[in-house]
Amino acid sequence: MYNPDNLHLAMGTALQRTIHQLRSEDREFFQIAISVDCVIFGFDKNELKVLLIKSDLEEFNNQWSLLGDLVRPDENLETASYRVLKDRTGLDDVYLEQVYTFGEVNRHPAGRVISTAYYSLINIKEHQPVLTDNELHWHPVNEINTLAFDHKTILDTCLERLQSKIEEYPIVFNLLPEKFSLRELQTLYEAILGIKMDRRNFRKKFFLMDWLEDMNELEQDVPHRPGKLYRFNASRFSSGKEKTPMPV
Amino acid sequence: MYNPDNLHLAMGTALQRTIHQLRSEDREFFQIAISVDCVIFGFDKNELKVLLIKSDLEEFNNQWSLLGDLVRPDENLETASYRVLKDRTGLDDVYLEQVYTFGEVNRHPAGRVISTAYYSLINIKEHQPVLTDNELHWHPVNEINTLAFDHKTILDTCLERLQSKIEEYPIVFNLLPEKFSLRELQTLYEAILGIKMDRRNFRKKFFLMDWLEDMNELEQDVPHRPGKLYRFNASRFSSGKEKTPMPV
DNA sequence: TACCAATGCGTAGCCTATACACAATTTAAC
DNA sequence: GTTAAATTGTGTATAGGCTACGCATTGGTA
Repeated sequence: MYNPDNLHLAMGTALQRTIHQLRSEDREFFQIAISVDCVIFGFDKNELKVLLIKSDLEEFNNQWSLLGDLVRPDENLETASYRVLKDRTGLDDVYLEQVYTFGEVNRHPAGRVISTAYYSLINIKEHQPVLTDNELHWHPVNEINTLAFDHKTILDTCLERLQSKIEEYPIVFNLLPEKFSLRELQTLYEAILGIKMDRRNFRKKFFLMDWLEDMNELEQDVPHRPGKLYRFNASRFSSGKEKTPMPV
Repeated sequence: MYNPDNLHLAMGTALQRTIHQLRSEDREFFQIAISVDCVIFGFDKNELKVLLIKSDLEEFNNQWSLLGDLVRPDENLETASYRVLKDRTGLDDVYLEQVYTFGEVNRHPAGRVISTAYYSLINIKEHQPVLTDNELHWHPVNEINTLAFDHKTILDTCLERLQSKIEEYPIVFNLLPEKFSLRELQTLYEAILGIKMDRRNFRKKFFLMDWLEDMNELEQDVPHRPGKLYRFNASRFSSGKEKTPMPV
């Protein structure tokens, strides 16, 4: 598999030497660790939340941090993200998207660690087991002011990406149970975008986009007139490049 | 500066150990090299071009590849990109944007190399010196079918990012000389997006956005009625989050 | 001087986003 | 049971922006 001794290749002058002309003397470069950090989003009680873990690093005593791990030499970057998710949430089939790589020299107190940030969307209700792990906790995104390391920056970056992404692609459904009401869907959009939307225009928009399939069922246990339940019908999303601007 | 011996930290079980609990035994993880690859875009003769270098790696004989280099242990990721640009083009003050990190295990034949891709926009006319280096060459983006490594994928990813970026932010000006005509500007948008636009609507749009400053000069040496010259006036771009949809 | 090619400017129509009104349905309270 | 409260479900009117064009103007060229 991985073998540093494969690094004997054509040479060049120091200036001309590029990554494509690695020599075995270049092992000095293998002094950077790479990690993945996962911003795991969930939606509960009308709030967008993120799964955090208590940092036990002295420098960041009592601060929360994102879930992450070092990338192993024999695993893909994305594989590492899935592994973190699987280990921490038990969930397998989740939406995952790479966002940005943070590579400041001093971002990690333990040494040079470059970290690639992913965010993932999970249905929080399928995920109660994690709450038994008292190191882990769901935090409302709005109430997070500081995190360990540069994780607040990472969180902000991922949230921005999520915001722009949902305005074009039908990915929010990953945050909802299979069946949901239009109100839940709208509240979710509002929570992510941080804005209020008009109920009637929102409804109109979604039916026009034809993403929803009527389940012919009604909400249960609501203290008012129950709404219809729908589910996302991926087949109606012609995965072409058409945009799907959301109401503002 | 960097010192692997700082890595003595709190421990946990194998499963619970995260990036935030690095131990010195974790040195096995420092077996991954990280590099940057730069997609350097230019605009010349009505075509979008990219600066490539001849790969002298045996596996990729006679194939072209992007400009890149390993990241040094004591330099930021972005700093490494600027360094590559400076070394290769001599240009300092360029537009640079990180796009994506490619981390497949087998993407580089010499070993495990993870690469973060950046694209940059430069004014090709300020950049003739590079042509004396016969390893480097500008290639029309449209005519590139294969590149060494996974560089074709990287190029495609960066082009897509550029396409979506210019529909919201005024960055194309980095590809043009200080003074330019509306025709040049439109041709550039068309070259990047790969579409034809209506000349009159394009004009209307741009004047409405109020980005352009009339230089009260005319084009020279054109075999037809010369157009006015403009320059980009950044101060008119209120850097708020307003979008600036382009005509299609 | 006539012709050509591109610039510069204006208008009409369509499509979509937005703002807003009202009836229907279910629960909860009295 | 009757009523009030809350929310769902449906429709319409208006404004603004994008799109598709028409046409005169300007400079270069033969």
